[in-house]
Amino acid sequence: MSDNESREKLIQCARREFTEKGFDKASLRKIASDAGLTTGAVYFFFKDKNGLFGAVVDEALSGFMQLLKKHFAEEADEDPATYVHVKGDHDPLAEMIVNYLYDNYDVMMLLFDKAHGSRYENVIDTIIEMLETQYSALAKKYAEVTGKRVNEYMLHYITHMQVDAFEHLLNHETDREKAVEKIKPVIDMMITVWVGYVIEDRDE
Amino acid sequence: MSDNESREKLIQCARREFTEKGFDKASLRKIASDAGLTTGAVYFFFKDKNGLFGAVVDEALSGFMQLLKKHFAEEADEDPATYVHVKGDHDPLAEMIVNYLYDNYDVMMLLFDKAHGSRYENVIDTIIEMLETQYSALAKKYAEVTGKRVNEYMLHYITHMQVDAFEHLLNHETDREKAVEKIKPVIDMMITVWVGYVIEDRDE
Amino acid sequence: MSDNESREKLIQCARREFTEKGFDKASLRKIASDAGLTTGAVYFFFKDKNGLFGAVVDEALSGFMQLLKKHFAEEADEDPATYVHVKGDHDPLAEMIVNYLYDNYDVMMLLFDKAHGSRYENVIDTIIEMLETQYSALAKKYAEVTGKRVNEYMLHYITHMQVDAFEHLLNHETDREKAVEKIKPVIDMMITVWVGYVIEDRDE
Amino acid sequence: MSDNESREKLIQCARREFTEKGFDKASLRKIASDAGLTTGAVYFFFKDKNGLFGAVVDEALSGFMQLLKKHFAEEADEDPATYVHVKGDHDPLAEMIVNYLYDNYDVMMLLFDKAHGSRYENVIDTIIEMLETQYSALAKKYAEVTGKRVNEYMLHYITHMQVDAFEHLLNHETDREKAVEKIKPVIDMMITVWVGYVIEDRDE
DNA sequence: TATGAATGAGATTTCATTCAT
DNA sequence: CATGAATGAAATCTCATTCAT
Repeated sequence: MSDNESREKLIQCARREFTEKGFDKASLRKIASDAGLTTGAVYFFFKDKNGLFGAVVDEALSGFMQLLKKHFAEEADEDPATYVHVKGDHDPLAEMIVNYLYDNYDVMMLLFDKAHGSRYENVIDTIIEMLETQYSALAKKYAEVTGKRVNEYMLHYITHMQVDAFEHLLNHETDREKAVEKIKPVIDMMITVWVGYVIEDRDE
Repeated sequence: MSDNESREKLIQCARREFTEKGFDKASLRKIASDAGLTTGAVYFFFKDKNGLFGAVVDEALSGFMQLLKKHFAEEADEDPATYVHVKGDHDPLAEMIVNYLYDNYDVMMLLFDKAHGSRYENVIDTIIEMLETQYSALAKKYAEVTGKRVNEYMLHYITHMQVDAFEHLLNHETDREKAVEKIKPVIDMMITVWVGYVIEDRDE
Repeated sequence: MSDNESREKLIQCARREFTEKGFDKASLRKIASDAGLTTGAVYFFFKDKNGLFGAVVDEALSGFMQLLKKHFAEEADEDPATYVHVKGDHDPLAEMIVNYLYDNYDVMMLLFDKAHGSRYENVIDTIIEMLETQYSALAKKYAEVTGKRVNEYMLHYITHMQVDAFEHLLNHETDREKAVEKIKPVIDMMITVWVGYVIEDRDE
Repeated sequence: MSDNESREKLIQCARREFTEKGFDKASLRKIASDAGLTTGAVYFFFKDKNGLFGAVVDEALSGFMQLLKKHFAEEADEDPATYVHVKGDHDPLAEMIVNYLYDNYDVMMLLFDKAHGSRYENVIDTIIEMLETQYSALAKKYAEVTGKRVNEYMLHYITHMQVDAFEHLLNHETDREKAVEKIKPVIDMMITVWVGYVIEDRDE
């Protein structure tokens, strides 16, 4: 077998096996033999089990991270003094994210639910941390302008909720169109909460 | 060693091992030898690995389920026509739950975070389902009275988030007093969301 | 199979395999299957490969160490001021050591030549260090009395030579009686060297 | 890369890897990749792992053998009837050998300590055998002249010890100058032993 | 002059589970 | 009430070597 045929086949069989059993219980033997190869071959193409998992997952993951970062670059330009939440104003963003998620359905499920034991097992925490850092800056700006203050725990929890919202969606709705419609009110709700609970009155 | 002594020791050592390594990676050999016994003894007292896990976990779990059910029996008696959300009105409930959780800290952590691979790995989903059933009935009553309608997906998601809120708390705050204070605004927020987003206007 | 039968069989097969292939290349699979058992059984009886090697070797080794220590306890009582080397005066000691070595022929060969990769791979260095410590004290006493000084490097090297002498004997002479006769002049020679080269004139 | 360039690089990287891990545990993959090549390349330039080890080692080894042989050609010309051991009379020889050893430090270490598993694992025995043959002839001449006899076992053992002396030196003294000074009394001592114990009185 | 792909055999270790005693 | 012995299956990983191109 030449070119990248074997490598691709390995990745493809790995995706299936990881999806079925999760990182820990996935068997390299099975992956290899499904691909018509031996375990040794896996170690020719990849450093180890984690390396193989990475090959399945890396591209989609870094794409996702970039998507989130790009969004924040834009959001950071907004003026908190004049921003007023209008229902539906974040729909395009929600749609973008949902679309990305469903374009990479298998892999995102892998990362969210099946990565336990792998070097990616804390990927969600990483995402949350990144978001939180950005949100925290945003919140401070907003609090300053409005003379209110930031509830840091609520901020952290809401960030968590937000990420969970997408993970939850992926797990419960396979149809992309329906997913988009379902997530919209959730995002709206979240922004309301953001404005009302993350930014709280000083006397509370 | 008398009957109960060994059994209790086994359970106690199992709790430690499961907590450290999670269900899957916990070693029965180690549990047994920590307890000064052999693996065979485990199979005398318990059916298998899952059975041992159950012995560690069952009591606290069913207590928790009953706590939730009792709460709902009371809540169901409320008249949705006259209920108005007042900040802090659910604080006693939140406190009860948090107290229960922290009274059974180790075991609840086990159930929430370390049960992967065991017969309890979906215990959170079970709890969510139960809550959802109850919430759904409540929501329908409320919607009927107010002439609005129920957003079922939002209901499901919020229920999920509510359970997550407690799991999250357990993971991030070891001090019980602080935990109580932290969860209160979260619960308030949730009820607001409930009233405003789970029960939505008909024309949405 | 009951009692210690299996354990003993395992040790016996391990001795053969280690002797044939050395620690590193010895195969646990082969040892187990030679003993009519599975590899798992090895791990029931022993901690790991090193543990099994230890089971083969430990008793004879610690006996040897004790033999050497006992000898030194006696030697240390000698008065260096009055000691004069007489040919053959160390024959009984030599004989004792040779006898011990040949009583434990297989195991001593294992330790001296086949332990590479195991936790015993430096056992000879350990022996040399122990001897050197004792010899060094002896030499200082002797040097003080005679007004000469100790050549530390020569001391170290001679100690090494001495240990090698026995290792060499084991490797080249299988007959115990002949071994005893061969080692005697070597020991005599060594003591001469000791007196003449380890303890050297101050102006050298 | 030109023919010799790759070959040389391979040899150089092999020297490092063999030195670090010993023959057995050295990895051809690593050697090749350190050299910027693939394992296949190793098999283009060398027959196999042993062949590569040989390429690292052969030149210095045969140089060493020739050095020893040349020395003996000279020594054999001496007249045993008139030879009297004078302290320091072998210093130039010792210096020559030490110099050669330290000029080829890495490779000699490889041969003495790291060749286990390779076709050179008995190289020291080969050297000893060669020396022994020569020494035996010398000893017989000397014994004849003096009317004494040869203790063959002592001869063998001393030859062994002599080789060990150099191996030991290499292992314990990295500084060449100091090494020269340390080996001199050892060589003196050895000749004394030679004259007094290898050649022994008939009635012993 | 090399590469890249792949094999096939092997290594040690770990584990839940069983069962006669 | 519990032990002690053992299985059998699986796991990841490493390696020297081969060979078509």
